[in-house]
Amino acid sequence: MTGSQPSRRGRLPRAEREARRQEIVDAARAELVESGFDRLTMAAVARRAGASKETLYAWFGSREQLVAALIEDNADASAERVAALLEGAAAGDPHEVLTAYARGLLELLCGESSIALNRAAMTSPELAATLLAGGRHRVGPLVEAYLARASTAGELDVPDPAEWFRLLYGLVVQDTQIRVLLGERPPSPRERRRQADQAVERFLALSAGLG
Amino acid sequence: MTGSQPSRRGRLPRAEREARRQEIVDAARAELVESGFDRLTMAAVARRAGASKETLYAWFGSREQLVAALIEDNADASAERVAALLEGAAAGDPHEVLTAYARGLLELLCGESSIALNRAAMTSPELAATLLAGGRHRVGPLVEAYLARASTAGELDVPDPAEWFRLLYGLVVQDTQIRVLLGERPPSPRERRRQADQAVERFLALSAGLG
DNA sequence: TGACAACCGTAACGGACAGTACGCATATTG
DNA sequence: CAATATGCGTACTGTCCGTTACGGTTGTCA
Repeated sequence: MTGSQPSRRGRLPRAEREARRQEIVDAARAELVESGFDRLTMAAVARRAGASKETLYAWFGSREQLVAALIEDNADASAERVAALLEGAAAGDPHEVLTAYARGLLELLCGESSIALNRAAMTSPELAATLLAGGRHRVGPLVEAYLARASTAGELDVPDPAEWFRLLYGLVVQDTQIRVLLGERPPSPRERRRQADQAVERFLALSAGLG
Repeated sequence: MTGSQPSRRGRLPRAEREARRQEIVDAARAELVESGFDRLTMAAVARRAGASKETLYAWFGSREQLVAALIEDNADASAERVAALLEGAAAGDPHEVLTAYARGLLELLCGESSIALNRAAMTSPELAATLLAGGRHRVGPLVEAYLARASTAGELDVPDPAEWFRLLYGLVVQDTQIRVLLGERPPSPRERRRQADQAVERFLALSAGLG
């Protein structure tokens, strides 16, 4: 899969460097998913990526920084998806927008990459800070801003966007995240959709029924 | 603190063996909280407990089994508290019972022991299984049974106890657990109480308002 | 085309630490 | 008071792995 038409030796053409970097990141992510952070070895990543350890250190600095790069890579992807959803559909029906967000959140948290990266982050304060900065602390405000907008537009009634974002999170995720982090099988896609949809129903019911 | 009036050498009196074991477990927990699982060394535990590494291996078998013993120790304590609360106060007002449970849950999850043990469990399938067996899979049914009892007694209206337990969990915990596991400062006791109480209000509102 | 730079493969260095072995000290047991 | 079973302290062994170093190769760039 990882394109190797040229013989991967010698200096890299400028145009390929970006793609090469992504190949290495992907290899590292695959190793992390398979082995977990504490069993992740630089040798295994190098072998899988068809790279040398020296290149890994030249590009990423250290084992921990390599994993930090993985985290940022993942965070960028998911934050952009959320931003596109919430900003693009600013005029959409909150019920639909929130449902789409809730489904995506549950999807994300049940993905093997998120699981592996969250586990890894818990073993190192630096990685944890990186994950929070790229995840929760970046996506949270987007959702809060959306809730605030929908609220002033009269489509919703949430007095405190920050608090209601946390409520939404709890309704959607429940104990799913901690359970999958502890190794339980994630709910099926069907189950996930049901869980997300029901969470939004409850969220809107609470929003409507109680100041 | 760790009682050392006798000079801790030679064969142990039978009566002291139990207490000695607890001392070692406590020392291990303290080390785990300070250093985390991957930096937890048997030498450090031995030093802190005033024991020898050989004794650690004789009593617990391996590093991983030592941590498993910690997990079981913690799980026993918390499961007994929940059982006492729910069985003892079977006739109490559900509002009060659930509030007490919710406060205790949040308290537990924010405690440094729980945080350290949950982090540790995520690095090893065996430890994770131990934690789930002693925690979630032991306490969950207790709460579900309580909800079922309260429901048949007409004090509550929860058609599916298992699902409503998960809902309660989500309302109480929200994103608190994942954030403290990632190193954020836990909410203050005041904040925790407010969060727990509000969760119960919402739980009861949903229970009353929606089949 | 001729430096030069970056990359791969392999090997070597060094530290950390789980687990084991051993000698001495102390309590139990008879 | 022997004889024995533990338990402490220390030193040792083996292994794993992050990190660095080196030689050979292939592409870029002037």
